[in-house]
Amino acid sequence: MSAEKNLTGVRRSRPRGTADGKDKATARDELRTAILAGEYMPGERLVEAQLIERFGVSRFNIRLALQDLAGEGLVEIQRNRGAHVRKISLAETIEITQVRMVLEGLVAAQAADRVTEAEASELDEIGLLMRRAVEAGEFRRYSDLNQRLHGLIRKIGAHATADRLIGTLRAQLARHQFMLSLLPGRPAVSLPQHERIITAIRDRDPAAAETAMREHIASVVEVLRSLEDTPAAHG
Amino acid sequence: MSAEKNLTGVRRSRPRGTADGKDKATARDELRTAILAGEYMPGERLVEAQLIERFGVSRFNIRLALQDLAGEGLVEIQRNRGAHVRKISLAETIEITQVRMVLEGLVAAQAADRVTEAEASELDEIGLLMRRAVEAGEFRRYSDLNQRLHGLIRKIGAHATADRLIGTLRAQLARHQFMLSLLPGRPAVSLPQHERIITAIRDRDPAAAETAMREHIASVVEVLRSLEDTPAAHG
DNA sequence: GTTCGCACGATTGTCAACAATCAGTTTCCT
DNA sequence: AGGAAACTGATTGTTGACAATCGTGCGAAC
Repeated sequence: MSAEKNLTGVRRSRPRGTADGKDKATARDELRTAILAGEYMPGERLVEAQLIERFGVSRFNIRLALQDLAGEGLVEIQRNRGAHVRKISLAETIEITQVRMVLEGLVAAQAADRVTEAEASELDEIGLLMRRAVEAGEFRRYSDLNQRLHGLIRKIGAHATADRLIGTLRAQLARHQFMLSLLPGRPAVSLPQHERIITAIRDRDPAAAETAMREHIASVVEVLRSLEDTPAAHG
Repeated sequence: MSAEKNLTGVRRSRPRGTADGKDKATARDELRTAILAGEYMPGERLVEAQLIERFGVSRFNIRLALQDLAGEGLVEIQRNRGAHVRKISLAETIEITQVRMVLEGLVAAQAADRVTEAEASELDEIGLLMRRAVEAGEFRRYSDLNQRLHGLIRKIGAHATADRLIGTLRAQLARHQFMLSLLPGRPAVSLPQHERIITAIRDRDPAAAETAMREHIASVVEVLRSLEDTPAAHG
């Protein structure tokens, strides 16, 4: 048998399949998940040694992961001072949401151009579930459906460049995002907006889809602006 | 005398500012400039050893610089295969330009909200110079003014988040950008578009400013779409 | 009691050697 | 000859050690 041809190498761990680097990528993803889950609070220091211990990755890869997350705007690296979870001000939250508004508007318009019958049905179904969730007062479920709807629209729009940017922007807002949908009266306002978006895309009306999406997110911006005067809302 | 005092309080050679001390940031900036200047063609391999020799920076910093530029979408790093200048397809160029369209539209709208008298005059002046440049057939000058106009609008709009994204997107298109403004008949088409943008901002009309900016860049998208059928336009 | 300077510990930045991997070529067997 | 396994040179990935830097606590001078 040719068992011996193997003995020169230590076991090569076969970088399986799609193989983006294993270590750096996993470290980055796990750290991002941890930050988004709130395990590290904004402003908190990310000490390399601690991350090494927690994720079991070499310092080199931890460093690369931090570098990547800095590029995504999730952490901030100051020379000789290490990495912190980036703190995002309310003003910046508004800016980011504005950018999301125009990007998701673009994607919605393109989705209206490309939507198939099957996808239209899926949209309708989500719309129905949303209505039921609101009527039943299931806000958490509504929030999930909200994400699913936006995700489906992004899938239909198939705009890789916009998708990537929206993804990083959403990540930056992950914490605030959650807060918003729980504001009193919010679902009652946003449900009809969502339904308008769905209708426009189903009707293959790009302009209407973009307008509806923008109005929807613009109303979020308005809520954020109203918070600018009530500074207690930060925590 | 007390010579030993010196060894702790050693004078830092203050690599602080823009001294010739080559670090990661300078390496990154110089490499980016080189790529944008066309010294490395799309798809060309960026061998670390060569970059070390060219920029006189350690491999470590070269590596970090490449990593950064990968984050900006200028180079692509494949594991164990090194870094290449990222090739941007025509389809992707269209996507990027679409994103630029909505982002610069957003910035233009905000610029119309915030423009001061002095800035309005500056806009008018650029508009005048543009008209003269077109009439005189000075296309290169027109192209420069074009960039200056868009830059001024970004400055007036003061939308940090959108600005940053627009910057990286523009960098990705740097090569094509240049080509576009030299297409026959392009200035004649874009000049009135620019003038409409300027007028709308000067009149403090955000909606009109956004519309004008979007129409302007949409026409660029149309040109790009028309190229999709004439594959010879790639080189 | 306060302030300034200074050494110290903790943490990050950098480097050079080592290991792994890839692309191209050679060799060997059929 | 033809194709696959195996070498070779070049290039990239990773590790551990070392240097630079920052924040802090102690002590001396006033």
